[in-house]
Amino acid sequence: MRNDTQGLLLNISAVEKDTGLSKDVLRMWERRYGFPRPGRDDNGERQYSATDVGKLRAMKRLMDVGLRPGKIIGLTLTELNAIADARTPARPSPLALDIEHDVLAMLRSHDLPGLQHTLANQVMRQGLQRFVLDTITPLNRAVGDAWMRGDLQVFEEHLYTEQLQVALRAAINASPRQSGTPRMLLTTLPAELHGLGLLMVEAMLVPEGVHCISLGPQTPLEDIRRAAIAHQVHIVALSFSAAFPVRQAVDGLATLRRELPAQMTLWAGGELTRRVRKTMPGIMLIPDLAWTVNALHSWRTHHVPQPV
Amino acid sequence: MRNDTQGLLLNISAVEKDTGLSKDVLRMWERRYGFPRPGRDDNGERQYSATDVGKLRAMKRLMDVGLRPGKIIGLTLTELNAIADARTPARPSPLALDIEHDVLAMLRSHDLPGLQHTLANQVMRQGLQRFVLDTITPLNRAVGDAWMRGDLQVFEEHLYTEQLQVALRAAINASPRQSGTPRMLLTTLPAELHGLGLLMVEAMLVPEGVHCISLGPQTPLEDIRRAAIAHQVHIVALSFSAAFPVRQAVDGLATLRRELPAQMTLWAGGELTRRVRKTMPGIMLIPDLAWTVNALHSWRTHHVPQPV
DNA sequence: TTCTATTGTTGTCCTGGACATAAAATCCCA
DNA sequence: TGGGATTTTATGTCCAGGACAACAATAGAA
Repeated sequence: MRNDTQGLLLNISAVEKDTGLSKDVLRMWERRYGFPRPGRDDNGERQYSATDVGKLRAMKRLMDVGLRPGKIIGLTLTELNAIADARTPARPSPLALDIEHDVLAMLRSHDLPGLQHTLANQVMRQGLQRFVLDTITPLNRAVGDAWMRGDLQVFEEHLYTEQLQVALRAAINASPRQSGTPRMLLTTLPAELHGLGLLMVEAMLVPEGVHCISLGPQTPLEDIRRAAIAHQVHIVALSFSAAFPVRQAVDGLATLRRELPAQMTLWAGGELTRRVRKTMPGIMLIPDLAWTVNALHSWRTHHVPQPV
Repeated sequence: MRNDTQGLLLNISAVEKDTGLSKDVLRMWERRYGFPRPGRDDNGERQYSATDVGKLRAMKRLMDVGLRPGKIIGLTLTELNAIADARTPARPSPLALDIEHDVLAMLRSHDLPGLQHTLANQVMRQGLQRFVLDTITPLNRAVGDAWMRGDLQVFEEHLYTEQLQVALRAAINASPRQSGTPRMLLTTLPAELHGLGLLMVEAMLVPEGVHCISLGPQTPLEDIRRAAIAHQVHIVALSFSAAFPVRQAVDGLATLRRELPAQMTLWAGGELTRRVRKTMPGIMLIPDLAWTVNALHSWRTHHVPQPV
């Protein structure tokens, strides 16, 4: 623990900052589920134990990947950790572990130049695609876990994301000019803030010679349609984080599919797509980054290059 | 405006994120002062206009430098801005304006490497002390103003602070090894989070040959005493941001003065010290960074170097 | 003048209710 | 039996208004 929360009791404001769960949610859970049930000080105000806060962090982390509070609030911290572990079967390589350790240390000491240097080096060493699959993916998990253990503050996690985006963008721009086929439009729907996934997809595809046109996150549906037509893209790819409401995603995709020219392929990727049951005609779900390359190969074999 | 809040109405959550004023405070002000008085949607929930949010941001900014809400809530946005302007009489130089412009642009585009580069260059060009006085001070204000206008998000402001600390730390470490006199202990009291002021003081003094020992922010009183004695420092310097409660600062300083050996000098600096009326025996108030150097010279003339 | 007690300000927390919206379960139709 | 629409359940956010602690300002005492 870096936070000096050892035997200490936290008030509701501190718990809100620490866990990211709003005061309203904390009180609501107490009312509805009976957990957490903090003690009260002389003044009748809630005093949360470090133990409870630890469990709250673990719950938050699982909820961020789609689990619902009612399902997990009865479990012990050990059980929660077991669920989290079960969701990430692959053990990272020893090399990745080294990097993880270094990166976490640099985040804790706010050594941003060191962090940039490490990330840039690692891209060089592994190449962009392997970097995304073998380094970033476990690293993201490690950073999330560190937060859960109280080893990183919210802001430090934010710093990490930011630096990672910088590194990826630099590496993507360093790639030889992308003017190949297919042309692909990359973005997210409005309300989806998570731009990192977008960059990761781009990093996977640019080395394959794909001509990526990224609009950044939060593009209104109508603008996506217009941009797709203006750029004459072959594929429109949308990214969805786990937190995005399934219903909104499905509706948005269906609308977009209806409004896009039929010959344009529509891809949907990101954590959220693992939770989608329905098969949606004309929409390709890509729940795993590693599959993007397969999906691309498949697209290429089915689309004979057109003479310009 | 970068935020797409033009004709839009914001709900209370969005205003909280945007202004940094908690929902409770927003409701309380409405109850007590009658401002803001947002409209209601079909569901009876508050809907704030962009105009009101602008005034709220301006108020928040003034409160962060010590004004009280009751005094300013009746003023118009123009009057609030006039007060803010009046507090910073010096106009920055044309050079500083250029840098401001560049830095803001880079913050908006999240160009961290560019930002680091610019800051590092500027340190080289001006030297550490002038950098602190002529660049950082107006830059801090420019960043704060940009936030107030809605041109920067909270997170981008945070990013700025972080990068600035990185740049300062690098420049300080690059200075020739500090082993001179006086030896000075630098820190802040617990509950004071603001570490930037500390670094700025250090940056002012290291080029003067002061041997700075920084404990970072938030050191418990007893630890300050112990560290001061262990390192046999000549001066203990504490930094206080404007937001720090005056009473706590005064009490903390008095206690520390009592517990420190009499021959040790105690300095208190930072925005807060401008609001302190009381003269405190044995404690030197330094409300302006530029005065640190004077204070140092004065200390040196009054303390004949001791043979070791 | 400086210290201390009092008074006014201001923010945070509390309870408990209402309700919108997402997810899950159910139903219905081909 | 699968897909789509509809109902039910789960969950989060908002609201009102009260209480009170912490802080600042002011008045009074030494």
